[in-house]
Amino acid sequence: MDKLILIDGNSVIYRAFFAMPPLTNSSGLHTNAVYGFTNMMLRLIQEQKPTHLLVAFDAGKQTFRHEGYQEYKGGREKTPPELSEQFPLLRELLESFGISWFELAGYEADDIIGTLSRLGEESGLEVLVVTGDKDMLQVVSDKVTVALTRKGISEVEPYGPKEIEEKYGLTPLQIIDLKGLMGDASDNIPGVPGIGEKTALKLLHQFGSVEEVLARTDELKGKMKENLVNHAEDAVMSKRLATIHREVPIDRAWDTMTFNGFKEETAVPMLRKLEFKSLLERLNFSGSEGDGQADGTAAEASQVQVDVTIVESASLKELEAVLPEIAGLHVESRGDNPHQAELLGMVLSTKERHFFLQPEVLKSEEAEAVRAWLADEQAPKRGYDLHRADLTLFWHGIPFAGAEFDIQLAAYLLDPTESDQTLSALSAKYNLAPLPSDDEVLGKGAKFKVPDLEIFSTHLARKSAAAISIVPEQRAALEQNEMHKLFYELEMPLSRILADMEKQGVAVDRESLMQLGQEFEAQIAKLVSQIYEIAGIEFNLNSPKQLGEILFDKLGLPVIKKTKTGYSTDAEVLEKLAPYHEIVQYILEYRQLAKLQSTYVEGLLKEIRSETGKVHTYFRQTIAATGRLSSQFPNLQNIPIRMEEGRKIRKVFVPSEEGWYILGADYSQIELRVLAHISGDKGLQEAFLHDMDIHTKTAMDVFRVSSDQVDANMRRSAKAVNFGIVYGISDYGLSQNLNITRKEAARFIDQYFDAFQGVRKYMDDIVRDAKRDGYVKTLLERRRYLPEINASNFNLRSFAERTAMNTPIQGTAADIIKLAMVLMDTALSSHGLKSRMLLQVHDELVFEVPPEELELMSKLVPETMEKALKLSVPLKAEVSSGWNWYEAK
DNA sequence: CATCTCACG
DNA sequence: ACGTACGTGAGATGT
Repeated sequence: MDKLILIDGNSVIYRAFFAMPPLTNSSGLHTNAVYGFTNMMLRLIQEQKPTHLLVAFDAGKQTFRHEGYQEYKGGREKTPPELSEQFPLLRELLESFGISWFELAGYEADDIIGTLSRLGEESGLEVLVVTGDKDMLQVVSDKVTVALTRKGISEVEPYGPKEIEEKYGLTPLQIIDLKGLMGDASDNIPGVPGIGEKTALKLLHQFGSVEEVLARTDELKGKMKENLVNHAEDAVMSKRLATIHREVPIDRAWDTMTFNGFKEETAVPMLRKLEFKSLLERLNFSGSEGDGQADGTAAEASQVQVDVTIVESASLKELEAVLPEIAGLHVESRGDNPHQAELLGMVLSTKERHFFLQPEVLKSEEAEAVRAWLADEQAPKRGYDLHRADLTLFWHGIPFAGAEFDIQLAAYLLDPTESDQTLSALSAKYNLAPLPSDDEVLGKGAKFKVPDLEIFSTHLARKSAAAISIVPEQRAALEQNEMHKLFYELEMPLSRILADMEKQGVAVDRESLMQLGQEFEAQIAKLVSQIYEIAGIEFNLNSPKQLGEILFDKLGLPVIKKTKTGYSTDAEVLEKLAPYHEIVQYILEYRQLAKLQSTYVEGLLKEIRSETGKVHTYFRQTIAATGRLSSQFPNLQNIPIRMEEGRKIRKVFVPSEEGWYILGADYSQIELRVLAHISGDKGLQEAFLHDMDIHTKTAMDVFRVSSDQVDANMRRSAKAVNFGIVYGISDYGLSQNLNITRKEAARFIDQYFDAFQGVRKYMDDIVRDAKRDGYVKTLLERRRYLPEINASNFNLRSFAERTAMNTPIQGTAADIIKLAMVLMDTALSSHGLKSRMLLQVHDELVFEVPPEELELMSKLVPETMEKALKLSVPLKAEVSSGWNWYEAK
């Protein structure tokens, strides 16, 4: 049967733009959106083999929808210029390929597609619509399928009537009613306030349509009923706006949309001009041409075929024979916390074959040689998230060593802000055969189920195969970005060090923690009864909503700040309310203690492993956009220290061996020292060369006074300014922090920049460079892309500008402490020390140390930290030790 | 599952 | 005029 594909050009190119990293050809032309679009379109053609193909575009600003509702699509951000310039490029590319496109004044691409899909269906064609817009689901029928782009655009998810029923419990036409009730912020369609997707679906399941809901509001109650009654007209109008017009006067015959391969003679020059080398190669246009296979349908895009052997005692020998040829592996586990994950299986792969091992086989006596290979530091391992693999295997008694290339870690360095780090997403990014996601094969949440061995082993083999294909691509990309040193000499070695620290764990004194909990409990109980008594009513103190009602409605305190759902009751607000009513102080104290109790006492107790009496945090190396680590299960990077009450929590973190010490060392002012170095500001450098109190020095220069004239308040202000500088300063942010007016804050900043002109120049330069390059980098070449740096939307742009100022500072500081960790790890083993590195808290390292090494370590640790990287100003680390983490201050 | 609040650097 | 300080993780509530 003939098949028609209709692509919503605007929707797809828009998504492509935001899904792809910035990309320009050598003449500076932005091409990322066109690349993403083309890539997706080619894949689609290969998979679907359409006989007819058309790309529809929106034309003009005004459409018939604006006639009834002028605000339609109002409040939308302006299209970024980097994208606008790609529209003509895309049209040119389509023409060069011989693919037809269409637009019509007054109509949106939606309506053109709606009409053509109806006409196609009526002419007996099978129709596939491709868009990122869920609204389009309303045109689905037995003959019309809508494929929605997913995370990024390289994957699409097809919807027929069955899928819509399964996902929403609705018919295609009811999608219009759904939008009528929900509205759509991006198109400025109001809908009914307070009704989101969940509520709208409930209503439609009960009543069937917007009209029926509105006619029967008497069957409803509460706020929802009120909203529906008051906004009935909005709902009806929203539904009308969301309805796709399927009677657009289009005068085009089907044969203008036929597709039977590309016009090579024009497509190739176009692809060359855009410098889409990988696409040229993929289409076989680059090498020997004219073999007649270059019609875009030659390659099968179906899932990759893998040769899998499910290893049993007998086939173990076969595997042993090829261990030296293992090119990649994949370890599968269940559970977020790798310290308690269940091991589900492992695949070891050569370039041709995949060997699947079930946990029992891997642990069996016969598999000794395989385990020896896994533990062999000299046998290089390549795969996805080897850090997690290491931990999972460790807790199942299987040592792992020799991680050489982790593709998750490489992907993070290549783009640390990419939210989808899955192997499926990486496969798509590198144009590999589509890899089904874990969610698809294994199910997610409660539906998680390990499938039949056949399916499961094939899935893992495909993952391993994908990893093997991705490695060389990433090696080249790292080289290209000059990040190979960062990767091979810093991040890869660090991942092993982190795993060691995590396995070691930190001992927690369970009894002391429980006793601390009892003390908190007593104080909390007292506070609660005092608060109830003063309020004259019992309520849920943990509910900001109920608390707000008490403070603002019942007691009539002034409203300082609102959240989007009601009154704000955060600490900042409560501080301001304290003078008005004695209850507020009690609430503040309650909040503080409740936090300590739930997060730190109860939360920490739950994480103590009974086998070890320790907590084993999981440091993640691929989360923070700046290059910092993060810590989970439990988070040991946010243990209280600022307030004495909370600081006591640190007393329960103790050495794991009798008589040992906890030793902590932290960098002093590392971020400002980094700033002094990269900005080259003479005054700032001078201050650190003389090891001055930096906030006092800042106060002297900003307020133009001598050191003995700096009072506490001036120093406090200077300190806030220094923080602001590091964060990417704004007068608004500083004014909030210091509780002063924006004007006063602006004056401070001005005076600061007058005093530290090198810093001003750095801030100007870094923002300018970021606008030019689309990214910023740290001293060790760590990158962060800033796609919004040229946005026309003030907020987005300002955010990106501050990020451009902050990331090189925070990121370089992260580079430095990571270097120090690698050096310390080496130093500990080369000195043959028993001391162990336990934790990293951004600018601090924590160790446990036997008494005989205390003196040595107290010198070695700060010295090593200070020499981690040579800057134009000295680095300074301060050390202290004690019986527990509290004492090590 | 989103929102608010709060702990850390 | 615009209206946020940078980077994280976790617990509790309420829809």
